[in-house]
Amino acid sequence: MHKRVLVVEDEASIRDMVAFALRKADMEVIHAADARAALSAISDTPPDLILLDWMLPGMTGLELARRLRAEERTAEVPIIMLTARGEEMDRVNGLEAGVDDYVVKPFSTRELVARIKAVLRRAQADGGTGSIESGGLRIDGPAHRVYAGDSQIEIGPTEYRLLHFFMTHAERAYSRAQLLDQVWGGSVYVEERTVDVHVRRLRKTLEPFGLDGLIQTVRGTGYRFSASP
Amino acid sequence: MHKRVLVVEDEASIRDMVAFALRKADMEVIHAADARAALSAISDTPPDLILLDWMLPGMTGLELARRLRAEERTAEVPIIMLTARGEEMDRVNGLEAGVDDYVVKPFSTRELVARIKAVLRRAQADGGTGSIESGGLRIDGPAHRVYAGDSQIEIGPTEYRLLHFFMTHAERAYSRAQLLDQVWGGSVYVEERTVDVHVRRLRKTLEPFGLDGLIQTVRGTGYRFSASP
DNA sequence: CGGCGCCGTCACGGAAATGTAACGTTGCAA
DNA sequence: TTGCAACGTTACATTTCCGTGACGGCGCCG
Repeated sequence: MHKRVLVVEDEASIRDMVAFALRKADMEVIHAADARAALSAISDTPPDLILLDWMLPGMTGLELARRLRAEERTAEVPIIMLTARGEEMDRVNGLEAGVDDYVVKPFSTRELVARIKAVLRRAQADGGTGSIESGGLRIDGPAHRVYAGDSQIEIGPTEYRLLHFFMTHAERAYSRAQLLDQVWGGSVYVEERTVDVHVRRLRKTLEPFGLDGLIQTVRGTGYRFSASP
Repeated sequence: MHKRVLVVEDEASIRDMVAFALRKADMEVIHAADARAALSAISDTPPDLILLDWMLPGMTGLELARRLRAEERTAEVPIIMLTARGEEMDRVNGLEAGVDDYVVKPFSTRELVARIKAVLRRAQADGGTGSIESGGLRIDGPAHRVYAGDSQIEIGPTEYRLLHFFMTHAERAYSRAQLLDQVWGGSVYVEERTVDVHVRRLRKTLEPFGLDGLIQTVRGTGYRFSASP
């Protein structure tokens, strides 16, 4: 249940306060001071939630929200807006742009964390992750099930997360450190070789279904999921 | 696939936002600012779904829901309640009155549309009888009864709500927190492990009827209702 | 008031899952 | 070919997670 939150906020004091609160709530925080930084931070891996200041240098938060909604990768990422009291804003416009919630400054960190958790839970409840298919494998996110053709595959929690990450990031090699970050969560201390073991377990559970070679070793780098050998 | 939705809401801004979102999702929207307007709007032709604000001038949404359920013409029309955060509402009473789902304000239009579609899909699936059948189990919503074949199953209130939620959300894994949200209501604090105990009790009452494996454990995540193992 | 049903919590035990070390194997470079 | 580093594989101790029975509390109705 380790979540990544992108905080788009130009005021350093608020940013630090928010970051402190979120880290205490076991979330990973990424910063961006303006819209451009936000977009480039997202281009790598989309976060689980975006905390967006209403007033930003260059581009308003609303404008950024619209752009995020327009892009495939970020269309489903929940957005929470931060607005200063008195800033007259058109709530309807915001909600039409797909903003999930508002928090009015000044706010207590307790309230902010509570709202974030509520939104994350709701986002997860709605389809969140649909179903993905690749290389003869199908993974049903909502049902939390994995299929090879018609037969279901029994799989452990970590193997499930690992496979899910691989399938949503196919055709690309990841280092062990990156996999630990993405699959285990950034704040755990685990030996890198542990990844090898889980890759091995995943390969072994897929093997009886004739699914070999899906997870490929990239020597000196890490692993890659690919439907083509 | 063109559905008519009646929106009963006195606040103009929310009404407009909802109307905008629903029209974009290819639905027809009818307005009503209070309970009386709602009743007269319905007397013409009942809609496919009713979106009901909790707080209305004159009559509470819950009261209106009960009256709608009492009338033959509207007894089968699905109802979704809108409640503001902090408005103390008794989710249990709502469910007894036949409310199909709750959405807490502020909500995102994406979330609202998703929930509406889900409820419509379910309503269509049960053929308008208000009863759901799955995995050899049948649950009669209006009568609050559960059957395995011809024999009725005695079941407690919480177990009933839990089973009802599971059957209306089959083939999907839910965390304990989500189940507490949906079945117990968001405003109560109970331990997550309590869910385990009720799942256990539910399994035990279903077992004598040969209904094993319907409620499945998803390790590290929660539970899932499914007719297939 | 006393019995009954239902509910939430706790504690115990077992099973699954996890991380790590140790050893075997492969591939690359000198 | 040799040597070394990277990777595969296995076994094992530990931790986490879940099933289960029991207990006390609360409300309700006789």
